[in-house]
Amino acid sequence: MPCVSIDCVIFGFHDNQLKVLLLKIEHLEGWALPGGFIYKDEHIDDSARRILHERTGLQDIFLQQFYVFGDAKRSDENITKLVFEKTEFKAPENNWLLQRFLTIGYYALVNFNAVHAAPDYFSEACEWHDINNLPSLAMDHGGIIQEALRTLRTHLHYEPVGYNLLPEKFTMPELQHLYETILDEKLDRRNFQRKMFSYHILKRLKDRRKGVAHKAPFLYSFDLRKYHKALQEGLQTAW
Amino acid sequence: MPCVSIDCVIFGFHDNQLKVLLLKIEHLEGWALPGGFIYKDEHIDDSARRILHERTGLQDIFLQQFYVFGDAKRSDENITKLVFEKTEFKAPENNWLLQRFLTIGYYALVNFNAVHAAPDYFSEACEWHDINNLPSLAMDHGGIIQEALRTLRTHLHYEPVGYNLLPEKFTMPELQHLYETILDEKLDRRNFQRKMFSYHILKRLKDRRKGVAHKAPFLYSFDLRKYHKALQEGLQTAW
DNA sequence: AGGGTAAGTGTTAATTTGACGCAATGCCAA
DNA sequence: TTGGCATTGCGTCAAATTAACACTTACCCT
Repeated sequence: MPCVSIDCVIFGFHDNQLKVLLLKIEHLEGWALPGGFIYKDEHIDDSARRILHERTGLQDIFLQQFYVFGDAKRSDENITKLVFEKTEFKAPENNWLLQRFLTIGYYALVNFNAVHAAPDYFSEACEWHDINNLPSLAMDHGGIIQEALRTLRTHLHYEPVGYNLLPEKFTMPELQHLYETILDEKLDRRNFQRKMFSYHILKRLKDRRKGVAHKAPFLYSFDLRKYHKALQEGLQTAW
Repeated sequence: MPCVSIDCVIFGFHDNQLKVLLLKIEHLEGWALPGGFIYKDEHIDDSARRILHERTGLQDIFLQQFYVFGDAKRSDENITKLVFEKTEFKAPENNWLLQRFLTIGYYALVNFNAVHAAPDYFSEACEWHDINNLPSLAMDHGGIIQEALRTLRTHLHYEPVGYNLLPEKFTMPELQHLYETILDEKLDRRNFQRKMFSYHILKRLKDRRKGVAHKAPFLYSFDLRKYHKALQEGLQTAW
């Protein structure tokens, strides 16, 4: 489907830092978000899932639409031209489509270690970048990332989505560091734990994280069944 | 811009009921949301504002993008055909565009009494309908309305956007009824008032609502300056 | 004028949140 | 091998917020 694209802000967590997966487009300045187009018979959520799978090799990832970027001047003609040259899409005679592009923003939360980053057809590199140390970005992709981060922060206040960024087993301090990084603020260790427990979505495992300095912390994993149940009943405090 | 439309869920409040403005499309079954297309050099928010202005005569309304509906099968071919027949847009030879349409959902909060409902080019009627008593709706417009309502409810928990639905002057019980209608739950009169006051966005006026049965309630209006200031600093309770 | 009803204001208990203490654990260095 | 030290697990208490409810005042209606 022409004139509309999908861009994915793929968040990962590594070395206590929040990362975003970016592509380096050939012959052009700046990095770009993984993106793509909507196939003819595809639900847009499936398009986003497909793009995500192509770049990361992952399936069944947490993925959420968050905003449509529709400034008339947001497109970069060079990039648009490149896209039309390299794909099956054909610009009509009136070159309507060259002039502007909407993009639907999705954000995804992935397990950093499980990702196999792969460049796409237009790009020469596909790499993680620290959210606090982003390279120069093409078009409005910097703004899209900021908006995704803002959305993620908000969602984190209502739904404990953060663990999607962690491996299956993790410790409470690791989970807390993740939250602190996303929210960019220090949290009290004990109150954090109490709050997390109150959701009843964590399973404490029998084993602990070993080989680490100091007292060995418990390992946890998520109780997905309880998580979905809790979400349905609503976590957020109502009026 | 073809292949993408904008649909507006315009909420109004009247007779203690939440209303939605709907259009009756000529020669077709069911009612539809006011919608339209994006002009060439127009920011999509401006497109939504334009559509809203055309249907209601209003300007400077509270308006918010909330979701993109992108199911591959959501379009109704009859309606799409009608649109192409009646507008300047031309379907390309491959009739790509006849096959599916994305729509960007916006919701708007308007002062019911200020609206002058006007049908558009395709429709024979433009009327308010009770949210709890909707007529048969075209395509997925029923789902769009439900999603808009869900979004409105969520937003109401964070930002006191409700007053956008009321006239400039209103009483506390009126405001409370509005909230009760949107959230579909009973609220305690005294706690509601305290909470509202705590936002410091209301100005109590000197006069009261007169001619009404029982004790005359105070009139209030919004202190827009303080409202925007409060929003910037964030109303929601952080972690 | 008095009854009925809704509005304005205040009080109190329950719950949630924020700030912090202390003992237990497990490296590491002496 | 043992004591120091940083970190984890668990708990406490006060402050703030929320929920539940009582009482007085005002205005229409009969």
